[in-house]
Amino acid sequence: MTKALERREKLRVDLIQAAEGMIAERGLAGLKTRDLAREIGCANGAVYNLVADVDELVLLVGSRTLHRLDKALSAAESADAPSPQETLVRIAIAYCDFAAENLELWRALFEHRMAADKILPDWSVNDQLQLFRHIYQPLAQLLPKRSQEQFGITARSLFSAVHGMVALGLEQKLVAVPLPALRKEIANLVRAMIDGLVAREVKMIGGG
Amino acid sequence: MTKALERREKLRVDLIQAAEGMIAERGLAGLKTRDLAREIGCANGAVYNLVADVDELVLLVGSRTLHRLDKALSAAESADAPSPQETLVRIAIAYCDFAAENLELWRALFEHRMAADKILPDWSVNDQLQLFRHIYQPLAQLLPKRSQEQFGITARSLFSAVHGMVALGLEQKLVAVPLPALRKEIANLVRAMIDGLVAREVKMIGGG
DNA sequence: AATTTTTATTGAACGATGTTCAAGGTTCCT
DNA sequence: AGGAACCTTGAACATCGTTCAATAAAAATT
Repeated sequence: MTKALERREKLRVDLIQAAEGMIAERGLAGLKTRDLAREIGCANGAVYNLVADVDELVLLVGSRTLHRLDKALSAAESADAPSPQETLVRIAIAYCDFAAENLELWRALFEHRMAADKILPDWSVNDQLQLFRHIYQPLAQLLPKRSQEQFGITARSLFSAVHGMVALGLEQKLVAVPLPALRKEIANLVRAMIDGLVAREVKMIGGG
Repeated sequence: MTKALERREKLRVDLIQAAEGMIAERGLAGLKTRDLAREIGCANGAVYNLVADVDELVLLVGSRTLHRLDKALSAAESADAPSPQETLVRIAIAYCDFAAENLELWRALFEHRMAADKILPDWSVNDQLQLFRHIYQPLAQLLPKRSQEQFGITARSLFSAVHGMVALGLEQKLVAVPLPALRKEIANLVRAMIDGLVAREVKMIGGG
C-alpha cells in the first residue's frame, strides 16, 4: 500500500516542481503536458493520475508562488523601519522586487483563467486573501479612525494601486521602465498616497 | 482590379467586427478562426487572406478598443469639473466604467501576449501611449514645478495605480467588489494621491 | 469574344495540444 | 502463489492555428 503511493507522491511533487520551472522559463503558455511527462519520466497520460487537469496544476504552482510572495512581504513587514509609512513603502518595493525576480510565475497568478464552469477551490481563494493582511498593521497605525470595513477596502485599494504600477511597469509592450526607476517611483507614490490618506482622515469626521 | 479588392476589404471589416463581438461575448480565449469564418461566410483558410494571423486580428480589435477608450477618457477630460483634481477623478472613474462596460475587450488588451519573436507594429505602440496624455493637462496644473521627465513618470504612475484598482476590483477570482463601491473607492484614492503629490511638490525643492 | 495569365478562394491536411481510456503491468492481501 | 485491486501506459480523440495544392474567379491580352 505504501510503495505505490510513495511513488505517486514523489511524482506529484516532481510534477509541480517541473511545472513551476517550466512556467518560470517559458511562461504560462509554455506549459505543456508532454514536456512535463518527459521531464519527470512518465507517460503523458500519467499526468492525469497526479493532477485532475492543467488548471489544477497551475493553481498548485500559483499557491507556491503566493506563499513565497507571502514570505517576501513578511520579511519587509517585520524589518524595522523608521515609521509605519516606511514599512508600507518597503512592502510595496518588496512586492515589486518579487514580481521582477519571479516575472513569469508572478504573471501566471493573474493571467490564468479557469474555465467559467469550474469553481476554484477554497484553499486557493484563501491563499490570495492572505496577501492583503500584510499591510493591515502599519496601515492601522496610520488610519486609526476608520471602521473595520472601510479599513479593509482601503488596504485593498492601496495594494491594488501598487500592483498596477508593478504590472504596467514590468510590461514590455510599452516602453520598458528600468527597475531602479520603477522602485523609486513606487516609493514616491506610496508615500504620497499615505500622506493624502492621512490628511483626509484628519479632515473628515465620518469618512466616505 | 476593383471587384476583388472591394470584396476583400468588406470581408476584412466584417472579420474584425466579428472578432470584436466574439471576444466581447466569450473572452479572448473564445476567439476561434473557424467560428469567425462561418460568421462572415468564408472558408476557414480564407481568414489568412484577410489577416496575417490571429495575433494581428487581436491587435486590430485592440486598436478599436483603445480608440473607444480614448474617446471615453476625452469626454471625461473635457467635461467641466470644478478643479483639475476633480477632472482627474472623473477620468479615473471613466476608465473604471469603460472597463466594466467592455470587460472582455478591455481584458484582452492586457491578456494578449504575442509570440516572443514577433514585434508589435508601431501603430499599436502608438495607440497605447496615447492613453497617458489624457491626464497630462490637469496634472500639469497641479504639479507645475516638475520637469518634463518627472512629470511623464508621475502621469504614468497615477494611471497605473488606477489601472491596478480597476484590474483587481473587477477580477472575479477574489471577492467581487460591487461597481458603485469600486467607483467610490477609486475617487477616494485618486484624491488622496493627488493631495499627497501636491503636498510633496511643495515640500521638495528639486524633486526626487 | 476567346484565350491566356494572374490572382483569390477553398477545404483538406498537418502538427500541436489537452484529455480520455482500454489494455496490460504492478502491487498488495490472504 | 494467486487473485483482486490498483496503476501506468501510449494510442486515439477532439480541437486548435496554420499551410498549401487544387480549383475557381478575375484580369489582361489577343
